[in-house]
Amino acid sequence: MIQSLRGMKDLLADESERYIYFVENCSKIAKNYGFSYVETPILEETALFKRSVGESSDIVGKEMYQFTDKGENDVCMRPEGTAGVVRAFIQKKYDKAKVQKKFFYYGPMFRYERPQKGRLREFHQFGVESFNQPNIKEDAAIILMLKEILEFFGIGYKLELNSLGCTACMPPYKENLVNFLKNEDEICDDCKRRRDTNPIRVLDCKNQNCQDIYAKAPLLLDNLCPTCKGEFEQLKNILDDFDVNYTINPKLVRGLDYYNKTAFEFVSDDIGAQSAIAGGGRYDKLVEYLDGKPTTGIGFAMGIERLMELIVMPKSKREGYYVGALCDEALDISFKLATKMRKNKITTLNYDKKSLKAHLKNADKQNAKYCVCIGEDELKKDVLWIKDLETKEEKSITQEELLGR
RNA sequence: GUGAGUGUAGCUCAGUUGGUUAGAGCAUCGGGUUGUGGUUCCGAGGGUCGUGGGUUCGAUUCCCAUCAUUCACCCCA
Repeated sequence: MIQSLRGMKDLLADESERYIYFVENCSKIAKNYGFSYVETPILEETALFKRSVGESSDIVGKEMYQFTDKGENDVCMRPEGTAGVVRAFIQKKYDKAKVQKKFFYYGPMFRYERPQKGRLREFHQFGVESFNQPNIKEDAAIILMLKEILEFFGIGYKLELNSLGCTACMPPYKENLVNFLKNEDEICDDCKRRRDTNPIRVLDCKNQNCQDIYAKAPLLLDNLCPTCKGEFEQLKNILDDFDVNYTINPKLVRGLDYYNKTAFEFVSDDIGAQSAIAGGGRYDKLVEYLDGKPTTGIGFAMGIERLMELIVMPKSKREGYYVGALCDEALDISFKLATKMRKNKITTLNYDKKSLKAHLKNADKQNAKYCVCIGEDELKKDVLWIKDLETKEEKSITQEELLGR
């Protein structure tokens, strides 16, 4: 038997319904905030991710589905959504037009990792990106929108917040941190590697021994430039105004290299070790990294699979019609009837002659609201028997009456 | 990439201290005399006990390998 590849799952039945429900309602909320849908290709040039996400990140370093296509191009399946949207923004020359743009997207992402709870090789993200809106209020708006989405679905969360600074305050801080790390030989091998490639990521290390050492490390939050510091204060004030609960986590470092200033992460305690349900932040230099004109950006992405099991679905109601025949003569007639009904009604047809009892059972199981049956009696009088499965009311009506309902 | 756990019916799982026809619940299908569901009662079908090898008179059970899967590390959404 051929089965799906490791870490790749089919989406069907209950799950596909949840997926559609989730994506539709997220889209609705995003549109209210002025975002419009964008869809970018799943396959992109590998260089796009190397230059945006960063070669020092694990995502690019060891998790990409990368290969050479038949035209000898170095390509890969997108491991995240932001890079593609930024590329599209630049390609459309929106950077030169200096226009504000807000996009939302959703779809599959691919990372070659060892699967576990909440971590698939093909997974889905819903995300948004807002370009050319440097105002800190946009940061707040995006966090408020994310909060609204999670609350809509009844999902509990905790919000962690940090500022990663800008080109004015980050470089001196980084130097500061590297100097601190040089004197620490007890840190783990991973951290020693990070010290050279991407020093701020050591703060994120899960190793307890390292964390004990970093308790004394300098924090960027204490070394922000006046602008960043002021904006961060503003952001906190707005969130306080809107009763958003958050905790400041000065060691929150996003795993993608392009972030600066505002960085945030929504986490859940209810879904296992992979607890990050959404993450995002500002990336004011990314458009330039990808050869665009200076354009600020901010966005977030949510892991749909991680959220799916937390979603409280509205309970499904009975809907539609079930059509069945009670005698052989009615089989063709019921097929014609069902075909007409399907112009404007949800209709399931049973192709076999069955007892009334069997049809009612089927109709009930399929959660239909009405059960329509045709038997000898109905054929004689040229009518249909219909029963409302909720009210139990039943009557005979003509085809025209049914089709006109 | 590292570690641990699990593979028995469509699903959830029992079970065999190694022995002849491997069980249950749910699901499916049929029936409980005339055409009435979601709650009942009766019955039926469905398994080469993940795959390959080894030990043994005999393996679904013990051993090894392999594949799949789950969880955790790591990483991140």
